[in-house]
Amino acid sequence: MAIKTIISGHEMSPRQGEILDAALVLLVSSGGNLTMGGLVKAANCSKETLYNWFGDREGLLIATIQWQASKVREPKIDLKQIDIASFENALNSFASDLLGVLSSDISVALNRLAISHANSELGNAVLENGRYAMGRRIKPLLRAAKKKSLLTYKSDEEAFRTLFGLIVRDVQIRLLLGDEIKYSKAKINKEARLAIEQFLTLYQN
Amino acid sequence: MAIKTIISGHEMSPRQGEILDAALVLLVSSGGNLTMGGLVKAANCSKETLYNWFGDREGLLIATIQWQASKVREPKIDLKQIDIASFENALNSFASDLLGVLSSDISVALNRLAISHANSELGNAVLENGRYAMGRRIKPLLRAAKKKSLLTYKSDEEAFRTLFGLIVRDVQIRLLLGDEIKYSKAKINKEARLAIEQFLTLYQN
DNA sequence: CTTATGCCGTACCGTACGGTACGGTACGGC
DNA sequence: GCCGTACCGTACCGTACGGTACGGCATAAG
Repeated sequence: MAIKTIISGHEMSPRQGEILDAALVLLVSSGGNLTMGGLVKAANCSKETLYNWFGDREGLLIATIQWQASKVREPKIDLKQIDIASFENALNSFASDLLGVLSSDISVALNRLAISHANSELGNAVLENGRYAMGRRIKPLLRAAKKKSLLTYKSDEEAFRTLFGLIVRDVQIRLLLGDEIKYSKAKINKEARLAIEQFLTLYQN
Repeated sequence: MAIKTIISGHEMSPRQGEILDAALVLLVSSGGNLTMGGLVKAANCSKETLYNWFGDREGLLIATIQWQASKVREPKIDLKQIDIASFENALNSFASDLLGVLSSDISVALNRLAISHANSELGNAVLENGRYAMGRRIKPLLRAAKKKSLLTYKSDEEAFRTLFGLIVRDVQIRLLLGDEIKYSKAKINKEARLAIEQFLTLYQN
């Protein structure tokens, strides 16, 4: 690992990106058991390169997590002129995005990986790029809505965690444990809408 | 594995229970990496015995999951004469119990284990004794409340999943990923009460 | 006393995998 | 042409671990 850990996904060379993409594919197809030898074959690279670039296996896995995180776009909303309609819209988008990501093969594989190496830095990396990033991203929206008196709540954190619970429910843990659920776009949108409706019932002014 | 898988935790001999308890302790203390050799040392037994009784490693792990599940008591409530107070009380107990269990070392260790072996039967075993058992246990309560017009909802499943989301929120995934949260009895009760209050706001008649 | 059974302890085997070493090749700078 | 750098491919090493074999001891049945 060492210093490389700090490097964000954006600073990867094209070839490094290729390798990390191969790692993601392999991680999904192998059911989470990525081996260095397997990646060498899948990415047509040498072990020497792998170890030169990423230090060791854990460094590679962390780079893979950050690489994946660097791909998700953060949609920007104008917080200054927000009204009830655009606010609800933004919440619905957020909920759909979140459910879409959490139910994706890649997210499931990366979360499984991090969870099964709980002592290492992998868990932290996933938390930082997942749950915490979500909070940082959505709290300004909540605060803006509160300022406009669209919402009433005591603490950002509590409101966000309620929103999170209403959106995610049992979906993530079931998927992680191997429950076979099909999550179509339509189903995601339906669940997202229900979650936001309930959230607004609880917190709307 | 084979047939042993079906045996529930109750049919274990005292010595077998000792070994499974040792497996639980080892699972927690080793951070989820239970090895057969390690268990032999920890439980003062022989590998031969382990393999005779449990078939292979997976059989042992499934037996361990079922053994743990067999320990949790299921409190009984009289569904016939339920009123708003006793219903809210039952929900609060359920929520506290659930948070208490999910935040325990053993639950975290077993869920990590099952998640990191998603292709095997372990995930199923944890789902069956965890999330699904919860549903089976709480739905009669919800139905009874609905019958007494204490609650309004369309589907048992939807109502339960909302309840689940409000109670669990981000607690389980954060713990699984290694987030260091201290969950005291007081904090658990506080979060449980909030969840039930919100649930009743959404579904109470 | 004798035999069978159940279990402990240890030694052992095979393999998968992380990590290292090194020869070979392509390419850019000088 | 010559060297350095970057990378591929392969062979190799060490070890951890799942699983097997077997000898030894204790207890119970006959």
